[in-house]
Amino acid sequence: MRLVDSLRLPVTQPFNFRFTLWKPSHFATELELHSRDESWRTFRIGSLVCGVRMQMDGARTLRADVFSDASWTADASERLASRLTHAYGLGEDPSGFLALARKDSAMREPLAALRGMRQSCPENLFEIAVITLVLQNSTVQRSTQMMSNLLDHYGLTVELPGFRLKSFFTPQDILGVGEAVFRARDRLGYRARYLERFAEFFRTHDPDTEQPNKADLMDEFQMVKGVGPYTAAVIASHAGRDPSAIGIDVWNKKILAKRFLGVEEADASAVTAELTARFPGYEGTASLYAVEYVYKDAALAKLEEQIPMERRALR
DNA sequence: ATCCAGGTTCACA
DNA sequence: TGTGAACATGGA
Repeated sequence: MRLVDSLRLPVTQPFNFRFTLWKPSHFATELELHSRDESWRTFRIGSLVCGVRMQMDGARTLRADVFSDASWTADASERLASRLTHAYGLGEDPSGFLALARKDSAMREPLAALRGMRQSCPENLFEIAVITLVLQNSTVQRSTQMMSNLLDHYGLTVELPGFRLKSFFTPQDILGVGEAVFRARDRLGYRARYLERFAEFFRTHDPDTEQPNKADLMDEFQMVKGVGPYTAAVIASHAGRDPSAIGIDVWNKKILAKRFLGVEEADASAVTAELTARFPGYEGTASLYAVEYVYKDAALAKLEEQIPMERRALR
């Protein structure tokens, strides 16, 4: 892969590059690599694949250098620009959430530490659905293992200057693999039954252009086996960028109960009711800040450790 | 060993 | 509508 394109994307203020493109709480995949002021990530644009280096060019412009091969086109360039703008909410106005959050003392520290952070979803609809599938009822370690297996077996390897990343697979890439193989080879457990159903759904619904905030699409997607309320809410919140949507699970429920109710455990209904009372319309954004704040310092230390190695690799 | 993970399905009140 | 067991796997 060689440098084929360079995009300049405008961003509204305030914008936190580091905690928007890299989320401290997310489990690591080999799809991306981050240092203090740069992020690398692969994308599938239709059948094309590319690696993108992203960094700020001043406070108001995100620069994206694209590495791909001779098949890269002007159309792909436009689609990538649109994908990145949507993935990181570059054009969003954060003032609605900020007005509520500034008045809430429980939000003071997260807001200060993560100022300008936005929801991020570099994945398209199919990809984020796969991520939530491997998250279901499993430890982060096992999610990481399942994801790594899938990327190794069905994704591509992208050669970048001095290092390599993996790319996601497309729905077509896994059609016909079969439940038995997903179970035995990829260690998906009972999730093996569901993965191919996901691919079938997105064979007829373009995961790059369908709008997940359309209620009928999400209703239809929830008919797919393996897609329940949690998965649907994560997609609405992440890919759909609905600031009010929130997927409650056993993990964030504990974090939210502690920060907003001051208790170790609480029912999901009590947590969501509290969030709605305090951040109406922005429950998901409030949750995002609360969760990332818990992980920020420990994860940042790990990121710092990686920098010397990455710097060598990137030369 | 036994429990349980960043859930969902299915059966049965 | 609501509750509870079963579901694969692997680490604690």
